[in-house]
Amino acid sequence: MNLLERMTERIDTRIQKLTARYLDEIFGADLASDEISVQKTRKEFAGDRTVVCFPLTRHSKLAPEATGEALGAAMVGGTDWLVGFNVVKGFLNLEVERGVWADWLAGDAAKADYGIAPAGSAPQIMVEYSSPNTNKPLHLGHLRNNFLGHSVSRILEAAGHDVVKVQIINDRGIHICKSMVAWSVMGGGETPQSTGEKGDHFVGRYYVAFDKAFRAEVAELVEGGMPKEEAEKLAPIQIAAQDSLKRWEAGDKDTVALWKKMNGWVYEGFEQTYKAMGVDFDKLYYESDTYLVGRDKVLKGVENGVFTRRQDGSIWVDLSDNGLDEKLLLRSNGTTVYMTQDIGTAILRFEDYPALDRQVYTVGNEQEYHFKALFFVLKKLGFDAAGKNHHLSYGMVELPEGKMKSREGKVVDADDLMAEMFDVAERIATESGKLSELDAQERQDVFHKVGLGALKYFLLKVDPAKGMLFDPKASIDFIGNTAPFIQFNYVRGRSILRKAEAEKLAAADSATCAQPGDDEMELVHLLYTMPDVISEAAASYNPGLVANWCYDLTKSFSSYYQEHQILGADTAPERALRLMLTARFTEAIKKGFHMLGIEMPERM
RNA sequence: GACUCUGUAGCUCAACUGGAUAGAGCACCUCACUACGGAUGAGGAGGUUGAGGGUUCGAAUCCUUCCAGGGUCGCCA
Repeated sequence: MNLLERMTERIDTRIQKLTARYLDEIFGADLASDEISVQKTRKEFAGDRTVVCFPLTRHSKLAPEATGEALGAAMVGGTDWLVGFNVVKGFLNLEVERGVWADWLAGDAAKADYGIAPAGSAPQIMVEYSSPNTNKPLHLGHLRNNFLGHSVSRILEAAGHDVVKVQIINDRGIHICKSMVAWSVMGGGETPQSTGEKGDHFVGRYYVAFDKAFRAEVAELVEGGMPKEEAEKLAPIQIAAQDSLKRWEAGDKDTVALWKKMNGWVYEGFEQTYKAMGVDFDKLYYESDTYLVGRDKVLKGVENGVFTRRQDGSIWVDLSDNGLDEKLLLRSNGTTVYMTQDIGTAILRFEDYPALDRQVYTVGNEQEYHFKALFFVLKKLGFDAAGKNHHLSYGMVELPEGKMKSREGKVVDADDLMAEMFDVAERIATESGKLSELDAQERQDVFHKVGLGALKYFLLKVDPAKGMLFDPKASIDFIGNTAPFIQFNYVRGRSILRKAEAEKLAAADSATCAQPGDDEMELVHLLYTMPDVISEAAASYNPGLVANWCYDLTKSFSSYYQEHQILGADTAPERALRLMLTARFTEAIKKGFHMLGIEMPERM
């Protein structure tokens, strides 16, 4: 192995290759090196990396222990960088020479882009998230959605993908018409400016007002002897909303003007919320622009015989070959449904971005069936070569009182929750008294990073596939497995590094620093796994893997920090090593948090 | 009813995708330290991984049957 290889090739890869080579030399087994399972040695055993021998016995024709012994002896004998081995059951534990780790710490691991794949080294991916309706403010469910989509985008970027962040804004339909009707009838000309309300909350208030009026009317009709179902159809305000939608579709000038005005208020409000959340988008799609495209494609599909038109004029797709049933694509009255606009949006996107390799939809798991159907329909239309579309499905955020439903009013508002987080951060930070040298603006910045970080981390550390419980009173903590704990350790590390720099004590290179000892190795191993964590998180669209890795790494650093003086090390080489570890830790954790969309404060 | 996801410590979550004695945090108990930033560290207690059966060197993970919960099931989005 030449020096260049030694510097750049991952240690696990080297071990795999070496195992494959000796497997061939000793047992005559021809095995691809990536078929060999190498993992971190558990801390109760001696060694650094472990080769699992059970699967190799098929080739060696020996017991797992004997296989491990033979391979271990050959591998250690055949290299200068493996210095020892032991076999426990069928696990071959290999000890890597500490100098190799020291080289790695000062070399590969020290590069600014360590763990990060070069931009554009992987195909272009579009990630959709947020995608709100424009009739009410964002709530807790949107927070999980936005944080998830944004973080997955960052992770995919780190894995080398060119990522396009988008959302589809559901700006038309009966929901916004309801707010419009309520405002026309009851608004008396007031505006967000006149009431000082945030635009999305303002419009949301009229949506609630509509619902209240609607219920009252239905109750009155039922009182008069009408069946409930009929009453819900005939309530005057409901009819007004339907009329409003019809006029909108017909392009009625006044209706469209009102629609634009009210959506504009909502967008101003959303803008603020997105800014507070720290998420952004590269391109926005509006349902009002895409639903007609979808209708066109559906009608063309009928011409091409992909879809069928029924007697009543409605259009359907038959997905029974795919294990689903028939789905409606266009109503008998010619109006579009949810599916129709999604077809249009998807096709538009592939046209807008010809190089697009994949689309990821961040949408709750209650829509799994919908996306399954959508992807099959796109396939029928020729827009889904295997795996071009992926539904990043996530579980509901539940409240202690039960599942939250916006209609029942049991919602945790996104703006309120974030504001509350900032307040808690402010209270705790003020108690600690570490921010006295910062000015007011800088302090606000810290509260924001810590409060928002705590919230994001709480929502992101859980596997997206799982539903999660959110207790507003008890959920968010600043100690334990939380963002503030991780940020706090970052700040401690940075503080030391600043001091070291001031005293010109920064770690130089592997030649001037001590080799890592047993106490350092856990931290080294965790740092070493970063690239694997990123690629796994990217492959499974799971920020939770990054979050938990950040926590493990931090816990290890925190423990090390407690037991060892870094600046006060006994010898200069020892201090250089500790400083180097501290530097690697702060760099790694900052990158990890960047992937979660969480910023690091320098003080807190 | 059909399909689908989920079920791990009192609570909230992990477990490198089939690997070694299932790990953390919170809460509870004990301890450490002028502390390079205490939003700390070390330890204890807490488990039949919903239940049964199967597959194999090896199962929380795969198959199967139950049980419990969430979600979805043609003109809502």
